[in-house]
Amino acid sequence: MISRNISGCRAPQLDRNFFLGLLNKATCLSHLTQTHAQIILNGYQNDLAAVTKLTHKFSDLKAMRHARDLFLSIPRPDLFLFNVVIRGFAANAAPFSAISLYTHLRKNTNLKPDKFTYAFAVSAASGFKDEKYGILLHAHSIVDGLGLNLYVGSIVVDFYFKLSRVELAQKVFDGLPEKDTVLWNTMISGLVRNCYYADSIRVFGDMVVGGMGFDSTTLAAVLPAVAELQELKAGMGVHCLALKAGYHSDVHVLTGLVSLYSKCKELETARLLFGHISRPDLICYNAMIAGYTCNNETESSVSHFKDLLASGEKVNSSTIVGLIPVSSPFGHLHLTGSLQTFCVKSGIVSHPSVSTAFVTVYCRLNEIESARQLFDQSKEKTLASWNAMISGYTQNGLTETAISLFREMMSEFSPNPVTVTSILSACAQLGAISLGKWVHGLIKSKNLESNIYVLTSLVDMYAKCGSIVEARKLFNSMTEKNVVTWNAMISAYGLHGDGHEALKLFTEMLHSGISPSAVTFLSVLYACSHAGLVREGEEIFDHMVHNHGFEPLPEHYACMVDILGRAGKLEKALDFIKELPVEPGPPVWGALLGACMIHKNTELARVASERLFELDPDNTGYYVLLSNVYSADRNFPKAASVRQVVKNRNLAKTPGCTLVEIGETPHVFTCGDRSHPQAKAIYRMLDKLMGKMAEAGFQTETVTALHDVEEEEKELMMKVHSEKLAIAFALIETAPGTEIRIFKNLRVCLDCHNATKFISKITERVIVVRDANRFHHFKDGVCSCGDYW
DNA sequence: TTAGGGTTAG
Repeated sequence: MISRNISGCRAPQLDRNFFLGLLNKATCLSHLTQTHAQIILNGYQNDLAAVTKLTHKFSDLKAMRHARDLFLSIPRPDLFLFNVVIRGFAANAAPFSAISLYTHLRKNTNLKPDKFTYAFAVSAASGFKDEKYGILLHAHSIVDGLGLNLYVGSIVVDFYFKLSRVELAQKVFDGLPEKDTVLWNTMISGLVRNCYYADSIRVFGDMVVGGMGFDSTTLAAVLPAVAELQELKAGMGVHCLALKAGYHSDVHVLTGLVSLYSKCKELETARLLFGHISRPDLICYNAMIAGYTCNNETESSVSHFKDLLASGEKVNSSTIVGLIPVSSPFGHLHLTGSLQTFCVKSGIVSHPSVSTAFVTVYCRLNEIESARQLFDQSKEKTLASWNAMISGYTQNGLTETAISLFREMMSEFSPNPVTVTSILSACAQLGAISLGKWVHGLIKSKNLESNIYVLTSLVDMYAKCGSIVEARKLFNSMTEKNVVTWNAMISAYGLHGDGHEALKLFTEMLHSGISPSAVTFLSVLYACSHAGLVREGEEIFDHMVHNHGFEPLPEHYACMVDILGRAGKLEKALDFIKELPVEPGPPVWGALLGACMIHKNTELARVASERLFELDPDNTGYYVLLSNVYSADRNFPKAASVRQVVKNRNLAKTPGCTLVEIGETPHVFTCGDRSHPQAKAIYRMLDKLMGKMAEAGFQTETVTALHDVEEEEKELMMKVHSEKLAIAFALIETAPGTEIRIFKNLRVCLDCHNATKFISKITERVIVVRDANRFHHFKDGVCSCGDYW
């Protein structure tokens, strides 16, 4: 075959192998197009081997248009060429073209797809949000007898992981008769990417114990999981395996180890390992910088950052994120500001993960408006950005804003486990059970039910919304429970005043082999305090210090004061405070003040509050508590004068409000609220109730008791509290005999507590009240708390 | 076909 060059002269025909060799060497697009031209000139444009190699090269250089045109120029492409082009589309983010070509191959040719066709087509299908294409391809591969092929199987497993269909990935993995290291590695990394850390470690264990050879990829894949769970012992095991198998100098493994030891607070080891990396790349540096930051050694992280900049090495968004003091923001406001300036100047602030980290810091510093501003300004919002803002609101108590932002997010993103746990936390804070149930439905439809965070939040939400039975049912159904899961269930019983059940569960937890945390003891102690279990509380405290070697935190001391104080042992509580090895802080004195309110001890209340006003002068809660102590002692003028201090000093009070759900609609009432459309009927109902209550012997403060109180303050104190309004409204709106559930954001006052007892008797209703502290179940004029609130 | 660093949660 003779070809002509452009001038029309005969060109000497070159050997096709010469071009094939030339193609192998082509490294850039211009080089490749030149070779392409020469191939045409020499008449090899229909040579399948040359065209296939060219197509392959074009797709490697992201020139899919050239690759496609070449493919179309061949009248009868073979399977290999089809595969090359499908692979090219898959690798160049053109899933639709890849799948179309696959469909064309099936429908319009006699060619039979092989394992490569399926592997490339399935990997293309992971580019679609819709999982149906991949599932269909998987089915086709089974029909074609390739369902059990190791190569196809590995790609299918990876596909299901990319779409977060963890259970399907697991099923395919289990069904493959032959498994190699790559497949096991795919399984481990897929689980890690989907936050199934404990499972990935388990699979790694199965792999090693089962005698399957592992490589450096295996170790590098499992290390982030171990680091995330801060499983230092398991991490050291992985480190030993790396040493034994000779992977201890592998840069991926070493970086993973640096990160692991940093997260486990073993900074020295991390530093040592980092020093052993001969030429650390940017990722190693980033791991080390983040390691210093999370161990609160910001000076070292900043100096490493400066070294990087001085060396001329480019930094990236991960470097910055690792520098932002997310875990210990307080005291690092200046650093945060400087970093933000750097990021704005360099333009790196537009990177979604950077702005997300800043949003998080500002939320933790309670600078919620700055956070929102940053969030609004960020052009490219990821799911993590939304999650950071939503959880920022819930953690700052702005639950309703969190929920409305969540609704906004839903039109753009599908929620992940982080989103739903944040929203469930908002529901739990609000007592919004209808929304909580709706989120539960959403969790089922999104297949998020196997996530331990999600399930624990559901247990917490049901318990805090009053459905302890539902919470326990879920808890029992969980196959995997960690310390936080147990803590949630134990504090649920504490919240409901069931101290004995909490203690029983605590014993069960110890038997199950889960080590208790400081929070566990706090939950058990709270349960004891709410149930009046003084002896048990003292035993647990002793157990914690002597058997478990925990150094009590200020919260533990406060809890002990609470236990003694609520039980009326006020003097003993004061002695306990005096003997503390540390200076008692506001929580300890606050607990004593709370106990003084229950037992109407104004003298000791004065002592406690004097300390509190010194230690935490801007906290209005303590003024309110002291005022309530005086009110409980019917000393209204004194109560009013304490409230006046708050007003004179212009301190912000948290307004009290009560929520009640009728059907699925929440209704919120504030003190003296007349804004509700049915306000008239509500006040009529209250008048009727007050009459009946008076007949039954209920005493409320009279106007004469308030004669020394200033007019404005008097009006406020006479106003009807939101609890009573919510109960009256529920009585109007629900059928006789229906249980009433209300949620108060602050602690219920003595007057409302007594009134609710009377109302439950008069109306023959069960009334469940959740306040900032716990649940009260009122029935037949008695409260489950035994007035022990 | 698989791998290392960072941000979001109970």
